Amino acid sequence: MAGNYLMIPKKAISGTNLEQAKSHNRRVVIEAIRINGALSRAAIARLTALSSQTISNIVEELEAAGLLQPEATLKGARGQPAVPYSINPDGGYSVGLQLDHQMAVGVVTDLSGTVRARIERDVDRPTPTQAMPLLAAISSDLIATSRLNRTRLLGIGMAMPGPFGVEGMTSVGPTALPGWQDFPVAEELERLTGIAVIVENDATAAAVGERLYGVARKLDSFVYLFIGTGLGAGLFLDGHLYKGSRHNAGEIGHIIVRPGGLPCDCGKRGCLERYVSLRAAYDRLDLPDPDHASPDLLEELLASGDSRFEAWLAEAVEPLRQAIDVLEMALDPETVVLGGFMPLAVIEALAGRLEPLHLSVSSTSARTTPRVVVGAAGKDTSVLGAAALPIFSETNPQFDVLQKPVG
Amino acid sequence: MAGNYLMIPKKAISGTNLEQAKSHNRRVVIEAIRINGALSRAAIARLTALSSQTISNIVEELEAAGLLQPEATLKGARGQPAVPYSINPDGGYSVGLQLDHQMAVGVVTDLSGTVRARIERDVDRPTPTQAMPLLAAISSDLIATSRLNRTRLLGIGMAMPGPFGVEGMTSVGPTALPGWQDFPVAEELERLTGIAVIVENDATAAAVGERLYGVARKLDSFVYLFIGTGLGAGLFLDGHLYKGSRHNAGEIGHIIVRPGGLPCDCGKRGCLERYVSLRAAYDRLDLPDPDHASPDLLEELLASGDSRFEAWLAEAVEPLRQAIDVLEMALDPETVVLGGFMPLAVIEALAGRLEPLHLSVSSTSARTTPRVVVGAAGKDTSVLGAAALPIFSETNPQFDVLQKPVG
DNA sequence: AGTAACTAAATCAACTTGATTTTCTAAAGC
DNA sequence: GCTTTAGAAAATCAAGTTGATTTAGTTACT
Repeated sequence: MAGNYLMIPKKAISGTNLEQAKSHNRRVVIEAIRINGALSRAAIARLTALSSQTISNIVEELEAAGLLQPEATLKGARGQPAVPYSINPDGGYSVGLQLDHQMAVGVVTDLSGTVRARIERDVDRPTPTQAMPLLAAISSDLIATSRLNRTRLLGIGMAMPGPFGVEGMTSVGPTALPGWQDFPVAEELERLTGIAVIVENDATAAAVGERLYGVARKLDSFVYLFIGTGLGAGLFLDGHLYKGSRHNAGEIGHIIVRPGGLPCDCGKRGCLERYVSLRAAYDRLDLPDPDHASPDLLEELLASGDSRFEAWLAEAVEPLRQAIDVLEMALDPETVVLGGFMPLAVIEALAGRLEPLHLSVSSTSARTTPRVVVGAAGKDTSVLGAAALPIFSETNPQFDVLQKPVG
Repeated sequence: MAGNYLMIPKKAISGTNLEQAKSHNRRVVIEAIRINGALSRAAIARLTALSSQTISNIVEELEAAGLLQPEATLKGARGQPAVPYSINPDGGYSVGLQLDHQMAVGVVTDLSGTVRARIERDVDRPTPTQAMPLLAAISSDLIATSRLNRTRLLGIGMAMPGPFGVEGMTSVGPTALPGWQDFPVAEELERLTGIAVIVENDATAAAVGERLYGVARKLDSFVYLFIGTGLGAGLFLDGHLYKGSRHNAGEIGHIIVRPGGLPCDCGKRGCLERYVSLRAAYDRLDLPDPDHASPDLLEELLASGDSRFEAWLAEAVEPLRQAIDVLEMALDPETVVLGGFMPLAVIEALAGRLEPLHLSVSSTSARTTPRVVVGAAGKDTSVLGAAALPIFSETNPQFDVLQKPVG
């Protein structure tokens, strides 16, 4: 497995000790505040089932470390006034990178997800040799221009289209980035920048972004349906990011929704992303140069009521509905979040035509959340999600953190 | 949410402490032995990353509690001879119940999964009022006849067809059990028997069975595709059972594989279980009374080379292939396990015709496990899985155990 | 002699407990 | 209207508990 695309450590179920417990408890405190907003020590103690003394110690440490900051004392109630703590945005920074067919984008965000710097560069279906130095340059430029405290840099998160390492799928067709099969992106970028790198597909990154800062903040299980050049899903299940045994969970662009339908470069027929994706729209519009078309075009066509675009919309709705049906049935998420590179207006147009959704396990009157919502991050969802990756990885309470590293 | 079908506690991410850690570490020791077979203290220490002293203490406790038993000392190597420990089958017992359209089955198993007693009763699409006293009677008969140490009874696990609590799906159609919509099975059975009850759909139960004792013992992520009266999937992801936000994950019987295809009682057309399920086979064979047909019939027809049955087989393969494709794409599991009430010979006939499988993220040359395997438990997979549920819940290391119960 | 498994006692880190202090609101008394 | 007193909630202090780790052996084999 050496030189693999992404480092996938073989997980072993290992024991735990006080050290791991402390690390977990610190994450729990941060997560409680992230989800609920500013909280007093006493409130955190109630939420986390830890003793108030323990919370007091942890909050003190986190404040000293610059991760938490006190807010104005709350008066008006009985008893000693509570001092709420919120997350200090300047407690940490993260670099997010996004690479796709036509653009490389980089951002720096703080702990609150606010963008502190942004760089955009045009590319044209770049190979690793072309892209890696560019990505490294974007990173260092971002860090230099934003003049942040380097010791507070949590890492680099990078988003790019999947799937990873699948023969006959990673390198074939107009929705895939050619030449990246088995290229060790994370290792190479780490070598070039000297900073820890996390690589995920764009849908997974977007899901993390929505979970930290967007519409999925309070959700335990949701699916992010990412409509980009192709189409993929990011899976957040039971409070954990699910990436799959080979890091390719959610690559549903090539599920068959129309047996015997449109031929796909993967060799199958009727694949979902032949109907619902930027590429599908470009193809339907018979553009002269679909490889270099821009999503903005679709927004214009939508606004102008272009009949061919309307036809694509009408044809895309049922496959999309089917995709949502499959995801709801297979995963029973609280909600499906829609987003991607597809312009927000187009996504909203699609979402507006989805009803009536298919009958599924999501069809229950006891629902509290809508079955489908549109993501909050807009077309930058992928880079913002990428930047959220290191923050998520450093602050999210997860099973891994509670277990001793083995080996 | 009171009176809900299953108790679904609202999970809060809570803190941990030494007490939770100890509980987790004990589970880790048991799991290590379950997966790898008998292990010496030193070997467990290496596997779990815990100190040998900690393991020594835990093993001592578990032996005293009757959960572990020493094996013959291993000689022949250098150093002090190691004493391997294995799981004491008599360390605990579990009752498994299974209810479907035509049968109620109950078993008692020990910790090794061996069946110690078995009871079978005919039923005919039972309502809760009919079934609950019967299930309680089966339980008490099993406990009485097997004369096990009641203090070592871990609980009752029950498997039944899903989905649960979905209007227009739980109670409609020939593959659903009518009248169970919103009936609080677990609570009611607990009240009748005085024993803790865990209820899951049959696919989930089967998945747990295969994970504890079958072909999925060493797998971290797999999908159990359960072909019964209908069709469903049990999801074991990243070492955890994934049940979905409303307990209905894996209910893929009603995903659309043939748009505009055979009409289904759920209102959609072309649902998967109209093509791949016992009921689909019965329907294709034009049986006079499909509600009371037996899976055994299919086995006979297969053996005799019946042409109509062969036609069903041929027609079922592509939808099944598509279902596997969807599951592989969405979840990227290590393996898809096939099983259910469908006779083993028929499942093997289906499995044999699956190749070539669709191109998916599972198509990589770096695989160590086959893409599809047939489950080890045979047609009792559902009851055995049901019996495995309490054992799993008591001994599997999971995130929940490490967190303090909140509220 | 060398090596690996195991044991016992002491140590340590982090959470818990219960008492105490702080700081406020609400209500009563004058 | 002002003062006093009771009550409540938040936060802290200090001692106690728990369970993993460390250290220093001992045992039983090649």
